Amino acid sequence: MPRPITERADIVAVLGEVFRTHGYEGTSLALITQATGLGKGSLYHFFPGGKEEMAAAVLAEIDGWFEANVFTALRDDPSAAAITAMFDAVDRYFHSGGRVCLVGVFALSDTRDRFAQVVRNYFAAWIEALAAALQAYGHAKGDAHALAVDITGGIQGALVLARASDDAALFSHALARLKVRAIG
Amino acid sequence: MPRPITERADIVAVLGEVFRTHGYEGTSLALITQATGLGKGSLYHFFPGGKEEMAAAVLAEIDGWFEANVFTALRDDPSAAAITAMFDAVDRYFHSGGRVCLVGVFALSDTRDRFAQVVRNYFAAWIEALAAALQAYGHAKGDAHALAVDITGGIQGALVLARASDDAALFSHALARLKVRAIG
DNA sequence: TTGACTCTGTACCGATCAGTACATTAGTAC
DNA sequence: GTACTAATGTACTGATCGGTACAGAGTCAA
Repeated sequence: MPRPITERADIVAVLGEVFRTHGYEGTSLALITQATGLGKGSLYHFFPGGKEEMAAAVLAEIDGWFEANVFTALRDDPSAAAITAMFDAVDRYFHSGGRVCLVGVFALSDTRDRFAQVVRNYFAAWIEALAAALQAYGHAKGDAHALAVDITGGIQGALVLARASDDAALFSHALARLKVRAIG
Repeated sequence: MPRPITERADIVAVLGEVFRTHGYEGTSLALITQATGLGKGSLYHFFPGGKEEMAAAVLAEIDGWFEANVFTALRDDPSAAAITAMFDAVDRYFHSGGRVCLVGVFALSDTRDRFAQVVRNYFAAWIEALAAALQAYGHAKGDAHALAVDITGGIQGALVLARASDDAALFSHALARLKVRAIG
């Protein structure tokens, strides 16, 4: 079947969930084949760089999503509405605590070194965009940056706790408290 | 050399750093052999259960350390001094942001399922002990628990951000802000 | 109808995986 | 010295790892 039944974007989405679940090292080509239904032939046709290129494609997709759905809005319209929209988007993206942050997963192990720049940029962009919005909202400059770090870190930490305790609600509650700190 | 040159505790400490660096799946027996200087013969003599028992031993050691150095103090003497001591111990333990939380690493991938109870208990015990201390300090009951979750999660998130941005100072700064929220 | 191109399955590669078997060594107890 | 045990190195197992080679199948334009 030569014609693309599945779009590359669909494959990347599935790849993302596999990497999220098993981490980079824990994700084998056998698992990928099973999850995507694609054999090695197809996989290496779409991603000649193998597993590393697959993970890079997933990271690029994540980066693009956050850029389009979160960061840009914060930068273009730094308002309380934009900050609220960010929290809503984050809650939706992480399935209210049932889904984990792949960038965070990669950041914690030595997988970070393989994708150092993307990992660094993801959080840097988030913090910067959020800090600008918080400042525009009324927070003092230094406070706004510190608060942006607290919120970004708070989201990551809440994901860890939610998964550790198998209690997704913990995430939504933590998110609500972070929102209060941001815009009252 | 039959007599134990290295104590089991020393081996576990090294194992901890290996698992921290590479994650559970990323840690191979070859890496362990290299880091500990112990061959498979010795390794399986001390840990007949193999890799899983090694990781379990590390988790038990971590649990014991926090129980002895953090949780007990919070429970026995719920004071501002105990809370301050906790922040100091945490800063020391995580090498001021240069070291990652193994329980957090395990929690994020499907390695969690292998050690579900230990992972769950670790954070539950922390949050509970801290919440009690915060309440004794003067926070309202509900607020104390939420704040304990925020602080515990904030620590985990700060570790993620510190490692992602390769900026350990970020961790210490975040820790200082969390301390202010706890005891002003 | 032909040739080029995209996509796929299969067979295979050497390397590495976790784990086992076992003989050997060094020390202790007597 | 002898018997016992803890500790170790080496060699090995079958399975799986990521990756490659390649032939075939389907689709298209000419």
